[in-house]
Amino acid sequence: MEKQGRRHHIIPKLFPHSVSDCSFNASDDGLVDATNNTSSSNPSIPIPIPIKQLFRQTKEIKVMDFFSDNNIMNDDEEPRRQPQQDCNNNPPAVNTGLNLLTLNSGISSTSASDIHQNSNNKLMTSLQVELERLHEENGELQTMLDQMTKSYSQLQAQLLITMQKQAQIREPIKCEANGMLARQFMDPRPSTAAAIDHVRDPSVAYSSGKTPADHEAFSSFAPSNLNIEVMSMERDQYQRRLQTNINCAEEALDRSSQCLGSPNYTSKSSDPNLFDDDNDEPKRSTDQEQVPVADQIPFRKARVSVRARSEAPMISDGCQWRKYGQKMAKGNPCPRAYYRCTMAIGCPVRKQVQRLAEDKTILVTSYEGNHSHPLPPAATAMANTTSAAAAMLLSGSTTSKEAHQYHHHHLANSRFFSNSQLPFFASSMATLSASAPFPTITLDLTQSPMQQFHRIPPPSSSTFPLPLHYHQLMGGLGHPIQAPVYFPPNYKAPPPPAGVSLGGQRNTSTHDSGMIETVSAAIASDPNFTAALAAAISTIMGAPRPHQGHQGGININDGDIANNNAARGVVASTNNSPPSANIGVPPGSLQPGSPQLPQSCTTFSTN
DNA sequence: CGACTTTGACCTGCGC
DNA sequence: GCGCAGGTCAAAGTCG
Repeated sequence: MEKQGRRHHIIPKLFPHSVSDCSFNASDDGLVDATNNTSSSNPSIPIPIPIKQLFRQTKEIKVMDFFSDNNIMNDDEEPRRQPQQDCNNNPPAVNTGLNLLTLNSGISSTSASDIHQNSNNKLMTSLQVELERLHEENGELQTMLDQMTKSYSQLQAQLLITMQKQAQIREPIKCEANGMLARQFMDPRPSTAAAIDHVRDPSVAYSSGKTPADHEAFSSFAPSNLNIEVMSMERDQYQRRLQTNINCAEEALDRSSQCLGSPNYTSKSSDPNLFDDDNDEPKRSTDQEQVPVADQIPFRKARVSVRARSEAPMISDGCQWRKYGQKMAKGNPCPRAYYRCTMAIGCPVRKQVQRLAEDKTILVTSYEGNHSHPLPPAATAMANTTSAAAAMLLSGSTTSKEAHQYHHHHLANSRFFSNSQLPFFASSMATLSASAPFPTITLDLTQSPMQQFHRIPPPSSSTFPLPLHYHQLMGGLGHPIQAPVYFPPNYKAPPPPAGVSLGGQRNTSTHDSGMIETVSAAIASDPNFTAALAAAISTIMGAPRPHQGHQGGININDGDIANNNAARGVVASTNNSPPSANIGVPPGSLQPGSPQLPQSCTTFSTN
């Protein structure tokens, strides 16, 4: 029921002009228009009716809900019935080509009528059979979708457990080397709960009986507590928390498998030992309760660094920043700029922006600190993505060799990745820097898809694939950027959710169809994805753009990324969208009004 | 006039 | 202790 409601509302909202902005001012309600036309005193305008019906049918195909019991009747019968009424009312004006009644109009004998009635009965019977068949098919599809969602959530939890256990195994070595480990990254929830929230992944909660609406509500709540801090902790404390995380992950996995389909189930209520009843905060373990809270607070800051190609001096990440300093860094002719978050008084979040000495088109932005205020959606998308980066860092990997083995051993052993050479979502690379003064994870958004998929990890760093949330980050970076929604060569785009299709490379090979279907279901069922998509498209479709001061954030406006990706066909674009802000604007030029759009701007093809 | 940027001075941590 | 580099402060300048 939730899916039905969302599907029917999203498309008109996302494409408000696709139907109604016709030259003849047809409204969204094609039925009313048709009725008005039939009763119109001017029968000399026969064209609008078929055209509008065509539009209406096209729209209804886009938003067709395979899981609705009512839509089959409503959507299928109404368009067919209406033309007959039109034909009867205005036979001279409307030529639908389906003048069924007039065919028999000259036959008045009883036998002819019986024959006609029999044929109608047969038609009705066949239609009913067909409807029943469609009902069954829809039910099967819904069951498949549920199973895929369940499998996705379970596998995600399994993957997390595996990664964390691996991290726990490797941790003694790494802690001796580094003495600390980054703990949390830009998690959109309170920092004290961030680690456990990696376990309490929305998808896990989803599978644990929460509805997508609950999930979205959870996601929308998240920004108010966004944290953009990478925290580190001493070895023992880290391991203590890590063990808690693993326990929670196992709990979540158990619940997801046991409680799936129980709409009343909540993880909070089922396990009072894990979370406080009031604030959903994770309860400290007995061991942790003996540790003063202050001691659990991280000790040294770490950073999330984002590399992206941009001619602009700063990327837009949804926040407002004020520059408070600039220094010439050693070994780099480009100055390093220091920014402070000004969205709230006293917000401790800071960031550094600097260009690479080797490639001045690459902008490196490093974030540090926790936001103490609500954030716009774009920043939330960023937070979700870096939270995923945090999970990867949390999983720990010290050498490229380990990372390589990790990918090819653990991931390959999971069912989810069993058919893939590398995780399909390896759309970017995250690099852990061991030499930096702070534990830093770098999200490199400058690599092309092919480079990324065939890239050999550098010997001095650890590389990670980024999960799906990464694509939200790309939307959050700035408006004109074309989000590099990369897909591997053997990736087949999923069925478009709610009338939206993903452009990209497609391969007719069915070798990985099972994995692809699973992935497709996961993508389509991911409310984060849906929310980001909706926000992006609604932004493109004419949402007002907030005016920013002359300082503000400046978008990545990189023609290279956009053009390259467009040429490869792996980055989707909105065919129906108005010209995006970067069209006709030379790379590097600033666009007033475009900075710091509150929505992510990942664009997709609506072919 | 407020918000923001610029820029030199100052502070701090770290290695030698 | 000294020097270096990173980071921050704050006064002056700029902009809308």
